[in-house]
Amino acid sequence: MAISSESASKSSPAGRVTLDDVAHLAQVSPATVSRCLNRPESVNLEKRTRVKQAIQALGYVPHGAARALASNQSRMVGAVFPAIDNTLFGASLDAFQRTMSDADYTVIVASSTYDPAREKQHVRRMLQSGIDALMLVGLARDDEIYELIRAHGIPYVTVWRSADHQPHPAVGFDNCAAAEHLTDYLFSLGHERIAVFSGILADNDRAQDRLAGVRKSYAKHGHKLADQYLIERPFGVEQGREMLRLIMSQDAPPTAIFCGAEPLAYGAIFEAAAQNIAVPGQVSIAAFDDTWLAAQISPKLTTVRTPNMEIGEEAAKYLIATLSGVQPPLPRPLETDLIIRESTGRPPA
Amino acid sequence: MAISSESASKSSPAGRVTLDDVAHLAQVSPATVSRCLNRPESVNLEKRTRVKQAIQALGYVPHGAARALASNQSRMVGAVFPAIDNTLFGASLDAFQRTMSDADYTVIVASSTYDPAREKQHVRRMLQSGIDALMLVGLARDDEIYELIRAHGIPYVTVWRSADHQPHPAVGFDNCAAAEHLTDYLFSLGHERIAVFSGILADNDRAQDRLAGVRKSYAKHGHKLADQYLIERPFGVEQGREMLRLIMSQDAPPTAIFCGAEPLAYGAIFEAAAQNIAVPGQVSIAAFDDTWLAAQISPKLTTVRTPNMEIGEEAAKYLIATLSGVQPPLPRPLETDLIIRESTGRPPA
DNA sequence: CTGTTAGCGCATTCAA
DNA sequence: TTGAATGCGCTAACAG
Repeated sequence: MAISSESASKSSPAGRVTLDDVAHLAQVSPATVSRCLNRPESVNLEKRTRVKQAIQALGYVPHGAARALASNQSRMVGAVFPAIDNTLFGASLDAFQRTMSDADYTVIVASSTYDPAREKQHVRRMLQSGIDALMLVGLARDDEIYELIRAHGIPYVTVWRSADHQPHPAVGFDNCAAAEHLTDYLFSLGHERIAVFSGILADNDRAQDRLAGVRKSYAKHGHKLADQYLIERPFGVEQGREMLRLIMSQDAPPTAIFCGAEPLAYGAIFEAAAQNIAVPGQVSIAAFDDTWLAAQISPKLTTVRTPNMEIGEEAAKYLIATLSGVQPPLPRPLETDLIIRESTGRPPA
Repeated sequence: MAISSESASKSSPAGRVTLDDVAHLAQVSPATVSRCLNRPESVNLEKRTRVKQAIQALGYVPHGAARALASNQSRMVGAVFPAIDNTLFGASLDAFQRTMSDADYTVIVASSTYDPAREKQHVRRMLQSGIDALMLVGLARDDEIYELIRAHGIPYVTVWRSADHQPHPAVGFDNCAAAEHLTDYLFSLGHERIAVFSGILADNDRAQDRLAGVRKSYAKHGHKLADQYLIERPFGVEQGREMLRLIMSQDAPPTAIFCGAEPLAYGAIFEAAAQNIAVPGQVSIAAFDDTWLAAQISPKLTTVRTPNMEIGEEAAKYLIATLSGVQPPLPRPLETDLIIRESTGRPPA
């Protein structure tokens, strides 16, 4: 009997085509159909093709929830970012999603908007949705969240920060060292009054690390970051502009500015242009991220290249490996590069 | 008997705390616990609080898959974008996700990278994951996809394009009209040689619409878009730079350039600066999107503001309404605004 | 308002 | 290699 016709009589009442329907049509047991789906090689070739045909003919699509319930895994993974509307995390998300997709996982995303409460809520919801693994940005958060995750017994990674001595697996880079290096470079140029434009520090360990790096460099050079040289604002160009206005109207304006993230640097550069403040002639500007604009803007931005895509991809790979049983080694810290371009130079005489 | 202690004897073997465990502890039937979760008001206050305490004490988290299986809805929705690593779709995704999250839905995303085959694959996977609704960008795609969706009986929206006479619900704006309007403006300035920098047109109905709008305006003014004035490249700054080089080295270079998306315009502006081509003195540049950079770059970009966030939010609202039983009216086309800034002016004499 | 009874669609024992 | 039986954790009738 040839298998054909989409309207092959379904045994089920009406709605859905189930695995049982396929089994009927293919004249095998439901268990066999299940095997065809999960470990095809364990099924006789003849039956296997019969089942395949039946699936085709009926347009059968497995029911994810039923599968998840029976097998205790959903092939879904979660990812919570502080934001998903910018190219920074966008690149990570994209890479994460693509890598997961290639491994036949589906990804659930959410944005915490840098709010720990929202993050916790999203983690809760995702756990409840039955994710098999989870990606989180940064390490610093309520222990309750980690306990929740552990209670569900699923693997997770934190990203965007390396963590040699941390209890949590981390895919990322050493923000502190990178910031220190960049600041060292500024000192080496002859700067001594280096201001810091930072994102909001509370609940943002990456930003805190970077600030720590600056401080370390300061100390190494026998100086100390003056309070009035540290400004903290949400990430955004407008904030960068505002910060530049504030800092340059001080009695002793800095000769260089370290920006914790690129939008702040762009804002600073645009505002400097608007005010006829020469960059780097009068003030040098350096930042973090190496977004697409960095090399296009004038002056071209000196910045730390941060492995955004790699992070997403490596985090995904780590989780995939863990899920498939192999315990991968803890990911090694990723590299950053200081990219020197035009926005930094010697301090004015 | 006071309810307490996290280690209250669980009836289940070991792993998971189930609804039945809660029922035991609270001395009610499983059904009552279920009701507490889904329609609390239908449960006696006393029992309700007892159940709540038990849930707390046990740290109970409902099992999404089991719920989905029994109730035939997963409270997950899918969204497939052509890309998710830029601020354009990022803003939409963010708004979509936030709106969904507020309505207690979880969102699954994927990027098709402008590839129809990948899109189909993602839709398949999402359907299989059991999404309750789906968001897709644009209308033009294989009918097979629409049939797949219909077979699953779930609601969907298309976005980024309005569709008065289309068979599919759409949340978006009229790309053609907006492009026509922008081109009209260019003509009104005195331009007659207007080039078009477009994204890849194949499989991108938004880009096609915009081109059609330009052509319409051309026709209205008694002209015709010359073939050599139309260049097609993937979206990206580098491509914009390349396109500018190409177009300005022609025998009769255009006096204005219509860019189908902002990255192309930025590239064009940067390249023009590099080549000492005055904008808008020698060539005017206009675009679509009104991304954050548009108002910051020099010259400030004349562009069509496109309701990116609104699209995400309205699409989510439409789906939420549909899912909750009310059949919302088909969304009306969203507004766009022509924002005239500095990058456009009269053609050179 | 509450408890009892049945599955939802599938994966997975275990025998054969 | 295959089939029959069982249960994953929950919701949805239905009675009471």
